[in-house]
Amino acid sequence: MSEAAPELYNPADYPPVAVTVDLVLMTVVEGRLSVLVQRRGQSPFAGSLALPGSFVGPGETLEQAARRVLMEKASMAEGWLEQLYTFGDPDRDPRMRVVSVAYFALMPAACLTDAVAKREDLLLAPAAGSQAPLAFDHAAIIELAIERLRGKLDYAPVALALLPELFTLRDLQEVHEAIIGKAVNKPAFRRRLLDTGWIEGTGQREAQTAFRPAEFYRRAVPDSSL
Amino acid sequence: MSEAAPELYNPADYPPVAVTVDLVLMTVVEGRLSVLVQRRGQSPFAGSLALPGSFVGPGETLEQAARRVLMEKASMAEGWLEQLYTFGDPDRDPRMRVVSVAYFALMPAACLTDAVAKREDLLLAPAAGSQAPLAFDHAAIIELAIERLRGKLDYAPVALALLPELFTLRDLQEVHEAIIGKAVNKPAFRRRLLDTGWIEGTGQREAQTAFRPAEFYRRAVPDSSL
DNA sequence: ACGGCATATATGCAAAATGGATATTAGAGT
DNA sequence: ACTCTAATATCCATTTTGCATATATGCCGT
Repeated sequence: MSEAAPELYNPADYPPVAVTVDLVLMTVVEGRLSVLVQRRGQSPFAGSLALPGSFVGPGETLEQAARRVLMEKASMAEGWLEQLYTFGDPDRDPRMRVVSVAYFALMPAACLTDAVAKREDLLLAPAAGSQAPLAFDHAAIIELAIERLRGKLDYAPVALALLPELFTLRDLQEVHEAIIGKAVNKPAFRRRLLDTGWIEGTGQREAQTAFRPAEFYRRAVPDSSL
Repeated sequence: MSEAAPELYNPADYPPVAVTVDLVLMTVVEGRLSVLVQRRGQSPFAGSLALPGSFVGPGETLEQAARRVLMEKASMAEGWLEQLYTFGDPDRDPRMRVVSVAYFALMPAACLTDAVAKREDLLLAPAAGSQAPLAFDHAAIIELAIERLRGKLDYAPVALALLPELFTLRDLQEVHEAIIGKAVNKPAFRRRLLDTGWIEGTGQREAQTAFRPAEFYRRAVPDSSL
C-alpha cells in the first residue's frame, strides 16, 4: 500500500478478499519425499486431495496461522517452517477471491506417520508427480516447495529437520538422496556435511547392526536457521 | 484454504482484509545501491517515506498488480520482477488489516533517475541504513530485498538487470561491488562471469576513453530467468 | 611519428575444494 | 580366531579459486 490512497480505507469500496495459509508439510518416508495432503469433504473439489490450510484469524500473524495448522494436523509445535510463496490468481478458487500464503514445513517421518494414522482424512502422498490430481493450484504449490527444498539443501540445514534427534550419516545421506533424486558420493558427502558445522557426533553408536555400527550424530544448530 | 470450511464462503463472516502489493524497486546509481521511495501525502505516516504500492484490483493477478505499479512509477514495462515475501502482521497498518505482497524489482539507473526527475514525490534513497525512517514495516521489507539480491547475485543474472543494453565488464563489476559492499578480484570476477554464459561480447568498444577502451558486452539471457 | 600513460585483457601459478577410488576399522556371528 | 559387510579414513587426480604478473590497446603530448 502507501499509494495515493484514501485517508481511511473503506472495505466496502473493494471486492471481498479472503486470506488463507496453505501448508506444504514434507518429510522423507522410506526413501521417498512425501507431502501431507487431506481428502476434501466439501465442494469444490470434494473427494480430491488438497493441502491442509486455514483462514488467517483476525488477530493472527501469517506465521501463527501456519503454525496453528501445523498443530491441528500434525500435533507438532516444533519443526522447520518458512514462508514459501503467495498465490493470488483471481480464479484460483471458484467461490471467491482467495489469496493464499503458502508455507513450507519439514518434519521427521515418525511424527507424520503418527499423525496420518490418527486421522481418516490425512495421508502422505509422494511429492513428485502424484497421479491423483490435486485441488485448486495445489500441484503447482507443491512443485515450488520441492524446488525450494532442493535449492536450500546445500545452504541450510533443512535435511536435519527431516530426521529424528539422533541419526547416522547414512540416514542423512539417504534423506539428501531422496530429495535430489540421485545417489551421491559417500566420502565427499560425509566430508562436506561434517565441515558445515551443522552436526556433531555423540559418542553413541548403533546397536544390533550385524556389521560395524555407525555413530549417531545430532544437530549442532537450532532448527530455526531460516 | 481447503480446511473443513463452509460449503460457500461468506465474506461477512470474516473481518475485512485488504490485499496490496508493495514494490522494492532497486538500482545502482553512482556505486550505491538505491531504492525508489515515495513521500507520503496522507495519514498515517504523512510526510515520511514509503515504498510505492497499490491495492490489488479485482481481476488482477498479484504480479499484474506489481507490474502496474512499476509502470505507474517508473513507466517501465520491462525489467526484473519477482515476488519477495508477504507481510501480514495484524497491526502493520493502523487503519485495518492489510496483507501486503512485496515484490522485488530491478532496473537500470538511467530509467530510475528519469522517473524521479519527472515526479515531485519520488526519490531514490540509499538502500542500506537509510536515516529517514520509513512508513509501516517498509524498512524491514527493504532489508529483506537486499538480502535476496545478495543471495541471488552468484546464481542468477540479477546484476544484468541493473545495467543498460551495453556495458563493460568494469561496469558489471562495479554493480557487483555496490551490492555486496566490498571489492572483488578483477581477473577472477571476469573469468567467473564469462563462463556463466550470461553475457556475450559485442565487437564494439568504448570511445574517448583516454586509455585502452573496454569491450561492450550484452545480456545473453532473457531478463526473466527468475 | 613515436613513446608514455593507464587501463583492458591474458597468462601463469599456488592453494583450496571436489569427485571418486581404495584401504582400514569395528562389531556380530560362526 | 576368522569372516562378513558396512562405517570410517586415506589418498590422488581433477577442477575451481584467489591472486600476481605480463601483454595489448588507444589516446595524448612531444
